[in-house]
Amino acid sequence: MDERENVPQRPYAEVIDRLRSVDLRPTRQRLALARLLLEHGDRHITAEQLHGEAIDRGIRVSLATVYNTLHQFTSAGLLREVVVEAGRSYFDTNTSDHHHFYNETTGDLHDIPGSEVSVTSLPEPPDGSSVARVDVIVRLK
Amino acid sequence: MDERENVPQRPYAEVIDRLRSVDLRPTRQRLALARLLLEHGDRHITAEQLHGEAIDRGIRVSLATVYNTLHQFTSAGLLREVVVEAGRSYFDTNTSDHHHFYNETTGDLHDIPGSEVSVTSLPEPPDGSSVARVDVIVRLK
DNA sequence: AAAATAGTTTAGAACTGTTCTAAACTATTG
DNA sequence: CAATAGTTTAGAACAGTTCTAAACTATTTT
Repeated sequence: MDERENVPQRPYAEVIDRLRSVDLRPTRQRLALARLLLEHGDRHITAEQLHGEAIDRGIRVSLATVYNTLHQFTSAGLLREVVVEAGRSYFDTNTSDHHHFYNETTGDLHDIPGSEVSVTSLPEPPDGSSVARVDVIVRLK
Repeated sequence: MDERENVPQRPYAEVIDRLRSVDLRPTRQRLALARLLLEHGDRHITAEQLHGEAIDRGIRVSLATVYNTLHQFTSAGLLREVVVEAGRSYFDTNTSDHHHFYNETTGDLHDIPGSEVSVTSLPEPPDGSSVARVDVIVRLK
């Protein structure tokens, strides 16, 4: 481990800046959750799973805060909500254009890069509406 | 209205046969729900909405039976379950190949014929799994 | 660097949609 | 028409999520 004084000096700096840029105060809870979420590659996680993981790591945070934080991060564009089954929301740390494989037996959720799926949506959206997003879920068994 | 005796003689016959063919006894409740669901064109409805509609029409049926029936009809291929938002399941009377427009503001759910959407799913499904279904949800705002 | 303020966290209650339970009931079979 | 197998039901239970209002913490003001 590198012990030069400038290395561990601002370990949260990037996350702090990111939160500030979306007008969220960098509280202890948000920082800890942001690191769990954003510093471990692409993840698909539910609120309860994230809460459990935080508690396991000794992070004191309530389930309510986990829910609040996930929604705030989603509004801020740091996360994306994925709905594949009723009664459970997944939050996806990959906010780039992509779709999903969902294994209905195991519950596994995996990304499909946007470039690997082409959707030709011929019909016009009804009346005054516009397309917000196109979700493709490839359900596996 | 035509009053010839052979017209109202077997009004439920088609639905009864359909239920029998999937090994479901044609009970009063199933018949009534089947007619509400299947004799009014393509519908997207939740269990609670269907229960409310049944009650409004004077059909005595419990919410538990509505849930049971919707799941049985779905297993039998008479309905299809559509998940577009967490915490609520829609049941779709259109079981043919198609996709959906979902207006996130109004909650409106509309069919897109399968022929009007082309999905080129390049990646192979992981390991031993196979594709059960591809759902395309065009989210509107 | 306090005090004031605005925003955040929290435990627990409340709520929503759904599933379960086991007793009563109904369709079908013998 | 009795036996049986399947169905319905009210209400309890449950899972995931949201709400509440009091305590707390970060930021701004003085």
